[in-house]
Amino acid sequence: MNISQNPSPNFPFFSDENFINPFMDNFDFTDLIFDAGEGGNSGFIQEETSSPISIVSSETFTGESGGSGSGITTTLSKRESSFDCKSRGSKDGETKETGRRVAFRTRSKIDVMDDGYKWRKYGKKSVKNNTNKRNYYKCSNEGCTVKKRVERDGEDAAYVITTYEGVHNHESPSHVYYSDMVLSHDHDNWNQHSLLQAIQQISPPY
DNA sequence: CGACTTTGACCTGCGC
DNA sequence: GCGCAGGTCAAAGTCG
Repeated sequence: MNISQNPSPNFPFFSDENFINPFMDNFDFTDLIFDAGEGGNSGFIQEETSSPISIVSSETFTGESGGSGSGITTTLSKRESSFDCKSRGSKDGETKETGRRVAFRTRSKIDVMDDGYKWRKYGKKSVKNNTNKRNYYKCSNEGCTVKKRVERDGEDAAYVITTYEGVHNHESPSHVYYSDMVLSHDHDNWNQHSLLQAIQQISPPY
């Protein structure tokens, strides 16, 4: 059940061709909710909006290679705007920004996508307006404080909302491999490519 | 035996 | 100030 326990953490659809077809059948990179965080524009998608987070539909995004602000901006629901909340629960009352925050919604039968990093689950919580539980993960790499939240969309359980918070301070085991794949395979499915780009925004290449 | 998940309790911020 | 909701902790259980 737990993909993050995969001894060879990787995106299934990039790590093993045997996984590509079955997984893609279940996968639809639908919305990217992007927050550049304190570092400002990271060059991926940045739009002028009252909210620091934007949702850009993959249709527009993929059509505008490099998306320069002409994407569809959606007003976030109250629930989604909570992504911008500062970290709570700091024992010393310290308010801390953990850095970049990237959230995206995918249509997937798989709850937790293996993104190439090793995650350790530290919490599970039922949230308001969502009958499904929200799962909390931390990057299990020593010294890495990146967190991930995974929940089923309360309005459409076919969608999974994944939120990454922070920047990995280490290399993804799959990073090099993925780069090779992008160069050597002319993927028609830009959704996959877009997702990886999004994730790599919080995992700068080494 | 170590790494991981589960789950209830606890903490904190926010709105009323 | 109080209650609610979200986020985190940590002990116990599970698994390989």
